[in-house]
Amino acid sequence: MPTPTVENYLKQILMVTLDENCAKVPMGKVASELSVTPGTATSMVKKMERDGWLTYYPRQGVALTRKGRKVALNMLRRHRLLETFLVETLGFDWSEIHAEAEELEHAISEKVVEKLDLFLGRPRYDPHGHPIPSKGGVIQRPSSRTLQSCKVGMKVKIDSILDQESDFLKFARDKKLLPGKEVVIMSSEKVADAITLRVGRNPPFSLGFRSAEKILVLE
Amino acid sequence: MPTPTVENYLKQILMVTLDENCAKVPMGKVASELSVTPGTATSMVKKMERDGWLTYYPRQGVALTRKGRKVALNMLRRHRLLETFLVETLGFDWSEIHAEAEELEHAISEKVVEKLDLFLGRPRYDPHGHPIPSKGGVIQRPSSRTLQSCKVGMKVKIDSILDQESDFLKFARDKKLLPGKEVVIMSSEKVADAITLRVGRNPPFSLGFRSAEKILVLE
DNA sequence: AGAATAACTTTGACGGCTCAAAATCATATC
DNA sequence: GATATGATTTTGAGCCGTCAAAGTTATTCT
Repeated sequence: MPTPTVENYLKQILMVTLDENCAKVPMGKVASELSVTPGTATSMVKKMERDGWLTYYPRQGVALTRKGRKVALNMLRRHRLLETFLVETLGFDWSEIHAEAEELEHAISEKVVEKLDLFLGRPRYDPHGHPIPSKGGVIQRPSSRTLQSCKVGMKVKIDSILDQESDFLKFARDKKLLPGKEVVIMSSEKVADAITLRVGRNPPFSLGFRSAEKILVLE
Repeated sequence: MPTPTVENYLKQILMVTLDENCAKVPMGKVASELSVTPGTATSMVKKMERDGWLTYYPRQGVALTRKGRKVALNMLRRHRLLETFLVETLGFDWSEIHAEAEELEHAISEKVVEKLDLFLGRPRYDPHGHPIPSKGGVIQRPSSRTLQSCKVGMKVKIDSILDQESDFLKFARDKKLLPGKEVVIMSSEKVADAITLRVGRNPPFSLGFRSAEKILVLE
């Protein structure tokens, strides 16, 4: 059985893997992702290899084993189900739930996860729009969709920009609206025909539906 | 800020205090209550005294400080609210929730406790019939009531037996139905005029409403 | 009182997780 | 190719919570 700390390492490593689509996660990333010093990450990772959670390629990075991936997916499932619960049932705002779920995901038992899933109506997406892994550990691969089609609160990753107009491209670069960046949908008003979003920690700005249609994102 | 372990010590010590109505909880009790060796309890308690959670009277026992009692009451509140949630909302049976709540009570934030309380309609009692401390840390003192008036699922403590008939008293002694014992109400059928209960881990047995009326319990 | 027993405390050790700082290795640069 | 820069690993240390086992103090029993 993994300790809560191991669960955290596993989940975080999985998320980077999913995010960057790369096989090995470098140690620096592991350390920063978990907010520990590089030395801590190294020693922790060695123990985790000893226990079969991952394979450690010195000076290159780590990759989850099947066993580690299974646990990591389960943590992701718990996290996202809890986030859904906090928003849907308890009425939290989607912006304030991450840390909460982060704590609860280690304390909740498998039985409670199951009941919660049932109670929530077996949701497929969490309030950020991220897919919730199934009980069996299957997660939907992020699919491309247009920015315009995103719902408020979703956190998505820019895939590509279809427009070739240099003016628009310049605007996009200015706003840091670049492939790979994380974007949060702040509002999306049909009547106003505009969608407001925020790239990373930069100030929010708006886009007309016309433009938003030309931006492909990964959910 | 107390660690989860400290929170557990505090809660458990409070529960014994409440239960036995005694000022100092002996170390043996602390150790058994927390399932640790006596030595562990001693060293832990010393650290807790150092941090102001309780006062330690060597070879006599411990008593919570005001600061410790405050945290302990809060833990009790969390525990009982969570038990209520698990039964009322997720549909667990009252017999299987204790361990679940025990884990969750340390992971849940004050904000979530508050929302949960609201969502549950600010309940006063948990599924076992135990009073839930208020946000401010006020707990209703257990009040005497007749066994007959208890609801299914309640866990109460025998206060006294009013009947003086030696036959009944003998029966009661036989069934371990004695003052101080914990009793769980298994069923209570108005039509059948009978109530089934279980004392500690002994086999359950039934009592007619007539007899149940003559037994005073503390909730 | 004296002995046996029960309750409690001390001691030494360990595993988990963490840090700071020094040492090493890899890479990019000139 | 030599060197500077950045990433990674090693080393030594500390805190938390725990145990086993040995030592101490109280209590109870005859």
